[in-house]
Amino acid sequence: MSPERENDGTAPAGDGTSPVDPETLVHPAFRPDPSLSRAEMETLQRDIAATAVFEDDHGLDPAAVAIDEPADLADGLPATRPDAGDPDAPVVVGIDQAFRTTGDGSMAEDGSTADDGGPNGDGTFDEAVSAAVAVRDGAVIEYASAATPLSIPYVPGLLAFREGGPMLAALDALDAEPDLLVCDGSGRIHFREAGVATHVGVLRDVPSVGVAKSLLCGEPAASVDGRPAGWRTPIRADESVETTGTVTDDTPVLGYAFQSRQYPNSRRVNPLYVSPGHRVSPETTVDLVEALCAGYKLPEPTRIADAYADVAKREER
DNA sequence: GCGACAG
DNA sequence: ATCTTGTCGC
Repeated sequence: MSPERENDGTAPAGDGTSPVDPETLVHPAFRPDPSLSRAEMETLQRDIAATAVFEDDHGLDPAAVAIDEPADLADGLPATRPDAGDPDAPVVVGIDQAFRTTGDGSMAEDGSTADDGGPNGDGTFDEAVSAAVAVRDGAVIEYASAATPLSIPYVPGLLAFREGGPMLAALDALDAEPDLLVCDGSGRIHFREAGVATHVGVLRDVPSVGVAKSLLCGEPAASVDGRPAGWRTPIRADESVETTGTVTDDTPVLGYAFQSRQYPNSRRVNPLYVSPGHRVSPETTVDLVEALCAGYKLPEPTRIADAYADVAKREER
C-alpha cells in the first residue's frame, strides 16, 4: 500500500494567491498571502500572535500520543494501517516540505535561475511539495500531499508566507482531522512570536507545535552543547524579539532546546528547538515532542513526513 | 557597515 | 531547502 495522492497538485495561481480553501480557515483574514508587502506581513504576524494561545487548551496527554517503535524507512514508506492501534487515540499530523524546479526548460537563453519564486526566466519555476502524514497510536493512517508554485523567496521571519500556503494545501487534501499539528519550523520562537507553526495553528484553530533544527532567535538558558538525550533548557526572548521590551528574569519562555537524541561516545547531535504553535504551553510542547520521538532526532510524524515529501516531489505531476 | 537569521 | 558517497570520529 503506497501513499495516496489526494491532490493532483495542479496549481491555479498566477496572482500570487495560495490555493487554499477559505472554508477550512477559522481566520481567513490571516491567510499567508505571499503578495502582501513586507510591512503588511509583519503586521499580520502581530495580529496572529495576539490571537494565538500559548497555554494548554487541548485534551492531549503526551502518553496518549507516545510512539515507541520508530518507522522503518529503509525500504520505503510505512504502509497505511487505518485499522491498527487504538481508534480513539489522538491524530497527530506531521507536515514537511520538499522543493523542486519544474517546467520544460524551453525558451532558454539567459539561464538565470533565481530562487526567488515566480518564473525562473528559463521556462522553469520552483514549487513546494508539501506532505502531511496522519499518525494515530503509532500507525500511519493517511498520507496527503500538494504541490504549490513558490512566489516569494525565503526570508527569515517570513517563512509562513512562502510555505504556509503549501502546508495548508496539504492539510486540505487530508481527510483525517488533526488533534495536533507538528510543523517544521518555529512557532513562538519568532521575532514577532508568530512563526509558521503558530500561523497555521491559528488559521485552523488546531493545537500545534513547531519543531526546528536550528534556532531563529531567542537565547538558551544554558549551553546546549553535548547534552544527553532527554535534556532540555528554556529559550527566552532576546532583544531581537520585538514583543519583548527589556530582557529580564521574567522574560517569557518562547520554547525549549530539546536534546531528542544523543550518541553515547560519538559525534554530537544538535538539539531540536521546539515551541508552541497554538493552544499548547511551552512545557507541554516539549513533553509532546519527546513522546513523539522514538529513537531518532526528529519526532516520528515529522520524520515520516520528511521521507514522504522526498518521495512525493519526484512522483507528483 | 557588519552580524544574525526557521526552511 | 537543494546538489550528493564515502568517510572521519567516537
